[in-house]
Amino acid sequence: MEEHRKNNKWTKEEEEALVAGIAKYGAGKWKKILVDPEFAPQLSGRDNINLKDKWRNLTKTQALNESSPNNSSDMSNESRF
Amino acid sequence: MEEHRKNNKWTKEEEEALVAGIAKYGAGKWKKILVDPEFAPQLSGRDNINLKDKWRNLTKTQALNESSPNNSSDMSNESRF
DNA sequence: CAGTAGGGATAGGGTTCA
DNA sequence: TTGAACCCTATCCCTACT
Repeated sequence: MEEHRKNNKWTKEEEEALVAGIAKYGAGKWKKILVDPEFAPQLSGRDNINLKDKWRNLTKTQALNESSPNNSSDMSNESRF
Repeated sequence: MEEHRKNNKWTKEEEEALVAGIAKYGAGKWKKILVDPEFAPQLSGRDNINLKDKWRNLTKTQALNESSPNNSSDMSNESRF
């Protein structure tokens, strides 16, 4: 059987552990964050490459939101059809 | 000028090249199929995303009428330099 | 060899059109 | 409404560089 190796979505807990780890060691110190007993439990299913990729995603997404002067882009719409 | 590049329907030749490519490399190896000189000519107007989307549509439709045993695709790829 | 940065590729959800 | 084709992007893979 083919197991799903992809589509391993990040949980809120994992993301918060990553952010906390970056606050402690700085972005780029992925291995240090990963082995720190303060964050290791939450990030047990991730490796340093995963941390790097997730942080790239977070900063890219936030950069778009921050630089957008128009905040009227409200996606909380339920209009489906 | 109405250059509608959308709804570029798949021809029988393209679809057969895709299926043959999957038989050779396995589903998910879209780029490898695309650059293989055996299939590249038939798929010159497509990219790897197109291949992935077409295969999804094909399997999704056929899943409703699935009654054939799947083939044994062995992909134990452990290439490391 | 271990770790990181960046580009490339894939999977799945969403959107559009006939 | 449904299905085929296309778009968006989070996640994963590959490789050069240090």
